[in-house]
Amino acid sequence: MAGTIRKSARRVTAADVAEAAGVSRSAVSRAFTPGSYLDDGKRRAILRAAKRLGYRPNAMAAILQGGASDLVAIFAGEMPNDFDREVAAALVSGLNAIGKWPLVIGGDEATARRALANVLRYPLEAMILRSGSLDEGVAKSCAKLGVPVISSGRILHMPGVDNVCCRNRDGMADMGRLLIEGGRRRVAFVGGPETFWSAGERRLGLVTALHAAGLTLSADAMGAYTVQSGYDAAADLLAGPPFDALVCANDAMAIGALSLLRDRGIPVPEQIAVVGFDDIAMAAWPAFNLTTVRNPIDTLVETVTDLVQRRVETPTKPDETIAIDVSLVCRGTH
Amino acid sequence: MAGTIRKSARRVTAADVAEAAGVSRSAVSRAFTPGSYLDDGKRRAILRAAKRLGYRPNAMAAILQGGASDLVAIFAGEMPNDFDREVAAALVSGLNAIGKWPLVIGGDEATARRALANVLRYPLEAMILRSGSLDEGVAKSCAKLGVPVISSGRILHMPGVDNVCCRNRDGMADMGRLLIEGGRRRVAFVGGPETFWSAGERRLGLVTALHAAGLTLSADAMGAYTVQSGYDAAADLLAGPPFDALVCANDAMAIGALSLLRDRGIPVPEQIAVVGFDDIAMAAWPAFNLTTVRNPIDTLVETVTDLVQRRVETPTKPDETIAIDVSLVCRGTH
DNA sequence: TTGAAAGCGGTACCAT
DNA sequence: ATGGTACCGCTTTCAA
Repeated sequence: MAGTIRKSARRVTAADVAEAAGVSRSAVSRAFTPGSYLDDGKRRAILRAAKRLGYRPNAMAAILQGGASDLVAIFAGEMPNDFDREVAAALVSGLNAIGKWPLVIGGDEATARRALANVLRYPLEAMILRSGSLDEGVAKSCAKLGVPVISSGRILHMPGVDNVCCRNRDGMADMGRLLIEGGRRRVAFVGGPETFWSAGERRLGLVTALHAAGLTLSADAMGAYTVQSGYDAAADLLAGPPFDALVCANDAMAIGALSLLRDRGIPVPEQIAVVGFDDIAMAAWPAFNLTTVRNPIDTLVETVTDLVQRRVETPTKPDETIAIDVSLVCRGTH
Repeated sequence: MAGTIRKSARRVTAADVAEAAGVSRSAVSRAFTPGSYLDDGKRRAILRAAKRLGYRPNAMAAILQGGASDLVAIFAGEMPNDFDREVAAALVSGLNAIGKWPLVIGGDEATARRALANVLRYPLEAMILRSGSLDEGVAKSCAKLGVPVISSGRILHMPGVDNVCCRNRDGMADMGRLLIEGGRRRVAFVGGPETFWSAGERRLGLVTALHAAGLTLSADAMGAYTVQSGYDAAADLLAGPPFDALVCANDAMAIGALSLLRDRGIPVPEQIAVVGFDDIAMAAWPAFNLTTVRNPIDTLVETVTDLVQRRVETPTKPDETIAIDVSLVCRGTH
């Protein structure tokens, strides 16, 4: 029987509902527009017919016609560690909560670059940047199209870009002072490549605190913000001159370093202090009990979503750079 | 000067490009359509003008007119543990790689439910389910709209739904046998609430293996797939009759349980074996060295993206249920 | 090879 | 309060 196998059934349109309810298409549109003139009984009848037919207004037509797209892109990068993935997940929930639908772009550079070109064909209300290396290029493409950008992991000095960023330098400077007060004098650092902006900022904060105490960095290693890279970096550093504190640019690497020191039987924090940055959930686990700097994801998400809303409301509002306060979390590894 | 402050500049359209290049709108459209009749010089001129003006075809209009939306929704649920977030991140990358743009829905039930109704106004090519509790309802809504569903964490017996799911029962049965061969006789289990489908399946697999050896489950605790819940569940179980193996429905809980046993000074695996499921990155860390069942994310993503492509190509293709093989990963906790 | 014109499915502005 | 109609920006006939 024809009809039982619906070959990719045509979407139900307002015209279908109008016919079924015996009204005009205009009335159907009004039924779905709160606060529009429409007889209450008629509205109910339309809504009933719509429900029965399974009608949903086609967002494409509504947007094309001039409506809000409610579409926000998140340029998420590779998300190599749990902090990045937690942020992405929280950003998604936060955007959903304010009625915005995130189009997420992730993966390696080549994939993300190709994806960007395609995603920019959709009318985005904002682009949220969380990637490392590609951010400037993405921001430039967005600027050309008038898509507002919110950079949330590094500060981008470009017109049309709002910035949300935690106080990387302050946090690491506080951490440096804590270590110095604790008697540490030979401090090693595990950072990241040039493209990891936050690593550079955090390093700077640490160096500032050291300088103020008449000290310099004892050693400098490069990681990749993953647990494994922290493990490897610690091994490299151990092969060099001795140190009594190991500051890692993020918690993942600190946990990797911690694992290596344990494997080698080096007591933490007695011989070497190990500290991180972010305060991921794992940092609090008894197995690690990591001293770190709390980088609050909930505040980040609130700030970003607020910025999205205000930017959408007032496209011409001046660009903002909002700093998020961090705080020391003293646990057992310093 | 007027023009310096562009009040939310109007998007450049094909008509603008046509005018700039001195051709018709049709020609502009053709210039962006591979394999269409158009003078080569003219095409280059159009492309040049487009680039100069910063033109991108508006996806809304193209889709409305009948083109592919390339939009796929991921109903991701709360993503309470790292495995869920890793899967979501991998799914995003995988979809990007095949030229599909994922609209992600996440967060708590109320938020997700509201989000769903809105996101369904977009013409989705597929809906990927990863949530726990809301899956049936979502699938029903999708069916009504003719949106194909791919369930990737539980098996949904509904028309129009493709299923991808790891062999939960087989994996846990293998694990059960491993423990029995290792001499364990009093096996406790930490599962999840009713809505965690995989917990029930994994429990069933374990029970089957135990029965085959003439054993039954010694104790049954309920977790929530988070590390903390594993920690708490282990504490509860320890208050009851003794056991020599603790099987957790996922790695996060196993790691939590492991932490508690360590806190209590109970030797693992000498006194109690602890095992999990999923083989998250953390399971391999020296700090945990967890015996578990490998649940391969890359295979899952490949299977899902393949299913998306084939479903889009042939909307009428028969529904499929694809099982993903799992394998024991023997480390140090059994 | 090219341009004109008809839709896609909504919304909003008309009169009525 | 209601129905008719123009239009959003694109793709795709159709005729030239």
